[in-house]
Amino acid sequence: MAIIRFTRQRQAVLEVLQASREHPDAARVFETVRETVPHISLGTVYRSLEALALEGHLIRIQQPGQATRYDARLDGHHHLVCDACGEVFDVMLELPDLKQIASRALTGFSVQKTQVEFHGVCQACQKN
Amino acid sequence: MAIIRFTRQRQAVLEVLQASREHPDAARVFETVRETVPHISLGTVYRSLEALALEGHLIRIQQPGQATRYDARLDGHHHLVCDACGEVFDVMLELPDLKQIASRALTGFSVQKTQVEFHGVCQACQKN
DNA sequence: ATCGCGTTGAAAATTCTTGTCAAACCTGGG
DNA sequence: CCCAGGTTTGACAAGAATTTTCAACGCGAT
Repeated sequence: MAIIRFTRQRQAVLEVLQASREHPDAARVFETVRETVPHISLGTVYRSLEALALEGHLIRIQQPGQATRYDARLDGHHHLVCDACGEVFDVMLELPDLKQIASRALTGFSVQKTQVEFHGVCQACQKN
Repeated sequence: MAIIRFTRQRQAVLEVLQASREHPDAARVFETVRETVPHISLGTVYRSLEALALEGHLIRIQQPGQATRYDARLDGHHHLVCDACGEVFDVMLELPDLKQIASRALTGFSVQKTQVEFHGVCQACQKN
């Protein structure tokens, strides 16, 4: 079984994500991480993101036709996705404890995370 | 401005999805639709799915490393995603009206749909 | 029937993501 | 301190999903 190590590269990837509010994709993370770890490769960024997601340090936001985006600010905020332009906005919002509701109703499936996405049209796109 | 037409192909794609409980991906939809519309192309299936999603007739389920899957049974059910095997299960579950909660809290963003995903490990995978 | 415009088929192209593999790196044990 | 085992990295190739392209087609309105 693979023991996941917390290497310099992974630390750097995580730091970039934690410092960002823009839900960057792998390519953008790559650009930014290069400033602190110049010879890191894109493959490593992908593998780091994968490892960090497995460890629960970040979540993925996926939109059709777009690269997967990542978010490491795990502070109970949720996402507004604009179906027109694809932009993702954060929204701080207290929601009922869905995980608990689900866990109670389910047998044989252990719920670890709950992800809520609100889809709609953002202000800018509404004007078109 | 593009007027979306409801063509034979799109109708067929939608019917396949409505008849399926398996959350098929585009390739699988393609296979099945071919039985009724033999000359349909994969590109058209993708375009149809895209058009239908825009119209709100179906939702997308995306998993890293997997093709996008589609679901046209919009009957208030939610999804359990197994992070181990990637399988997606339906769960009928009464949840609080998140859309209303969000709408009240938001200004400038019109919420059209709310998508809830429960991530965890399914029964089969728990045994490993 | 004809015009206009969205749509289709077919295939190429693009883009994102993963796989491969040798070299480098850790970490614990001797 | 040095070695052995396994993990990770970098570089690049490979793979797969999805989009783009473009000529031909279909449908609705005139």
